[in-house]
Amino acid sequence: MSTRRETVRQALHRSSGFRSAQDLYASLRADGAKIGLTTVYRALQALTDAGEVDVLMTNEGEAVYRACATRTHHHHLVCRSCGKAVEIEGPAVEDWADELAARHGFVDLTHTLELFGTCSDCAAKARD
Amino acid sequence: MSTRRETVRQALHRSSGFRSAQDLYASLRADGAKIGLTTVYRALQALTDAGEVDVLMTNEGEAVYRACATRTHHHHLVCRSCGKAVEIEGPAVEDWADELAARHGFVDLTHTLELFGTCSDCAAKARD
DNA sequence: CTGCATGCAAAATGTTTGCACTCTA
DNA sequence: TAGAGTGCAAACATTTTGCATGCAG
Repeated sequence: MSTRRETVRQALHRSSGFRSAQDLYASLRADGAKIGLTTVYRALQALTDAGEVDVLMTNEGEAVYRACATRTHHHHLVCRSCGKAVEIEGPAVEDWADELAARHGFVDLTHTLELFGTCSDCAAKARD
Repeated sequence: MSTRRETVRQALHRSSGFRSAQDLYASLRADGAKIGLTTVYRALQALTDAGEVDVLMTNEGEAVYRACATRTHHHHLVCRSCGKAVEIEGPAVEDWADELAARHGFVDLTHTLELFGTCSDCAAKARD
């Protein structure tokens, strides 16, 4: 069942970085897959609901998705050139955030933290 | 000159939290201001370019703006209920991020970090 | 007078939804 | 056959842009 949805899941797992729905759709089509943009969105929504992928918004307002290795809370170090992402743990940051929020009387805390840079591969290419 | 643009700037400075362009536009109109949505967007764009306001994307893909007290790099502790925001400094986080990125071979690092919670006022109201 | 500021309407973008159709279990 | 999965087209929301008008210096 759900062959198209499975296709999306696999495409995402095959990628090492964050991908936008549009981008994912384009590459699936380029690979000859018979799939509609709607289905890509719905598949990504389902995967997100299932907690199987992480989502974040780019500064351009586009949602990007990534199949993550761990289900636990974590952050990413993302290459702004090729999109490759490394999962990172930041216990120190979580503690710092909790302490800080408590000091200001805020409760029920959540946070977003993403690091962006240029990975060694892309930095090397840029030196051409 | 530029009376409308100034209106937007002041409205933003009057607010203690992040506001969306649409939201800002609506409240300006509600206050009787004769201003167009386009102008609000253009004013916010100009203020952003000038480094006078901070911008961030909500999880819904909407851009929200805030006039910040400091021009230096900082983060926010935002009330997800009323939007009120407290500016915070996180030198420890910056250092941690730099060290981590270097370890993974990433250069030219930037990051996003925002804390969301419920402020004491809103938490109190929620107990009604 | 000259040029930036303004605003309306239309375009562009990313995402969601209505609805009919098609598989699959 | 029943129900989920799929996809096209249209709806939506936010933001940007084209273009004509208006105001300030």
